[in-house]
Amino acid sequence: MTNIKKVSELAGVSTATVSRTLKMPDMVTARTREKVMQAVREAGYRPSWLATSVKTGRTNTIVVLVPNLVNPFFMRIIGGIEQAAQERGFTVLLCDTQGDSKRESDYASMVLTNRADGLIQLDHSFPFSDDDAKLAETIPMVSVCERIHAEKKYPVVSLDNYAASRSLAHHLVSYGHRKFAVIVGQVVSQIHKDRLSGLRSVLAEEEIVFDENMIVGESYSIENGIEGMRQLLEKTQRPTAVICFNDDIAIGAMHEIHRQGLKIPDDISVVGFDNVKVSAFLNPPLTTIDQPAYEMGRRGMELLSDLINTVPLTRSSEMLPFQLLERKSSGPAPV
Amino acid sequence: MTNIKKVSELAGVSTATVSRTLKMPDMVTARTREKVMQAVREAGYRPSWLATSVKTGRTNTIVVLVPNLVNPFFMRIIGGIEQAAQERGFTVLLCDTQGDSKRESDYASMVLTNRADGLIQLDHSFPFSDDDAKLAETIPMVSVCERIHAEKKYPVVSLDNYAASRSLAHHLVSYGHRKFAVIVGQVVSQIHKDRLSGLRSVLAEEEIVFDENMIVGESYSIENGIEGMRQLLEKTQRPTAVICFNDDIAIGAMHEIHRQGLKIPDDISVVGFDNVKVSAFLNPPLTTIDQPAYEMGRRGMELLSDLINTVPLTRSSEMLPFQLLERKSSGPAPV
DNA sequence: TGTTAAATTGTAATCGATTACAATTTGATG
DNA sequence: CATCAAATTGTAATCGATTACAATTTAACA
Repeated sequence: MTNIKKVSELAGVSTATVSRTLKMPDMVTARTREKVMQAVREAGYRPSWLATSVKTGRTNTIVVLVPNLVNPFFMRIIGGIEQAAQERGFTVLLCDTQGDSKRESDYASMVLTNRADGLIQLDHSFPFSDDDAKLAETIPMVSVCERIHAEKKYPVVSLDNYAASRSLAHHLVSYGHRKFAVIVGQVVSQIHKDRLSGLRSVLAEEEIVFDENMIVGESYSIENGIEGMRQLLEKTQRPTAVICFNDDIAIGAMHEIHRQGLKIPDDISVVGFDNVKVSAFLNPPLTTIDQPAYEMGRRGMELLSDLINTVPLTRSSEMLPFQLLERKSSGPAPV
Repeated sequence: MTNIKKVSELAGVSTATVSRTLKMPDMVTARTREKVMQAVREAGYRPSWLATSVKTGRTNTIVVLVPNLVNPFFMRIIGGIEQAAQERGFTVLLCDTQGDSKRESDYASMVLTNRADGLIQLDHSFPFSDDDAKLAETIPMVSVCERIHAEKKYPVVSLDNYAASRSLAHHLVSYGHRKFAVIVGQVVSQIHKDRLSGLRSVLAEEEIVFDENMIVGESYSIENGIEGMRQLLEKTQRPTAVICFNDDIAIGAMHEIHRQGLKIPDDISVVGFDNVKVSAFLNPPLTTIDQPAYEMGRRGMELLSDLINTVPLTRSSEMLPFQLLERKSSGPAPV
């Protein structure tokens, strides 16, 4: 391994001069700079990131906890994080937690072991134990999407799920729908509560009765969409409008509707959340809520960077705007 | 920060004893072990990963270069890599190169700066320059999928693209198709060549004339599928069977076919490669080649681990088996 | 040319661990 | 109880950088 000592000998200077040449070139004469750079090239020298980090106490790395890397929605967020990270000289360490809480604390503790400077949480389960809660207070941390605990000790960048849900409900009500159903994802979460109460508020205003049995589902997956739709279609009173809590669920729901020989949107309207790429190219294209995922990621990274550099934060939580994309999977209620 | 010194003082022993207690507990008496562990708990001490790594010269981290994190096919590979990595005590650093060659060398050079121990390449563009080629020879590196250079200096885990392509062609020929078209992805690659020659070989055997103008496309994206299909449908002689070089392209192609009011598979059969999750839930479900992505990732990580630990490799290259999944997007040729 | 301040370079401590080697303690044995 | 080997613990060097401080060189000015 070529280290700084070897280079310093090659150039006939001290290690300090080599270090300075590379980190603050203005501090050395043009002549020595030449000599050193020549030696660096000759030896093919690259400073050890490890050694630099151990000395400076900064890794310029941040950890992102992702519940599911396969979900393209999270990937859009991560795209935003990476962009902002790159601009600020941070490297992103992606950690797929698979919803496994042990993995989550393992990865989260990387910040404690000097492996990363901060943490972005896309899930909503960490911190789940008291130990973790203590941990969360001592490390720079930002949540993008939501967090479950009421007393937020760290900044949160999220969507206005309540308003987004109302927007979808209004859209469907305006098409004359009165028989609603919902296929939900993970139940224990703020997202879940906000979206449900958004829907309920619109239905109450419109004086539409909502059958609580029309809430089914338990995870953000295609399979859950299929199973949820199957359950809904078994009911005596078939719904005419189904709100899916993400696009994967909607894809599954649409698949099951087609399988049973029904038509979208003629028989049933289906809407989703997230606007993943493929949703625009389904048959029919899916009506959904476009979340500003990229922007959320960007903003989350900006906040985290400020936290790490102990820049005082102006606001601790932010809500970004959404957009209702009306496509062909929703239409007039059947007569 | 609580460091080993503080703990050693708390426990009334030397730093060496603390280190030994944590790394080789058998070397210390039960009594001192107790004392030290108590102090560790009390101080909430965690050894600095940075310091440990700089001393041992091992980071137990590997870098994975991914052309596009949003593609679920790559994510399946990464799932396999992560599994094998975890079993061997490695952490995976995911790098989305976006096809940007500068980013690629940047990330690749992490291995040179003691930031990672090895590299897995999912793309086929690195190493592209001579500098990189030299780099590739000095660091532990494995390619999962393919590499472009002929003289392979490192192990490759891939699919038998030639055979897979033949399998699709046979499937379509058996349905009576004689007018073929192809929508390709990235052109400059071994994958491209192998798949094309696989198709050609079957058509030659079956004495079917292949019109070279029926090859369109330039990238592995939904948009490219749409545009490619648009071009194909403009031709005077419409194809009855379209082979897409990945499922994203197929999704775009199907979307365009539907948009023009044609039916799948009645008018045109569409097939893909990869078997991404959503392909089974499209309308109609997509006939495709299932690549053992997870297994490819696993195997790649196993090979890399052996390289890093300088275990002699038994084989340098491996081809894993594929499976043709016949679904509803392909059927008898129209009469 | 001599004096002094500024710019450049070198020496050595430091970051937080690990580990070779030395020192000490323990325990077995006669 | 003395002796010696084995087990345990401590001291200090080390990994590869950075940086405070000291030493030296350069430049400016009288």
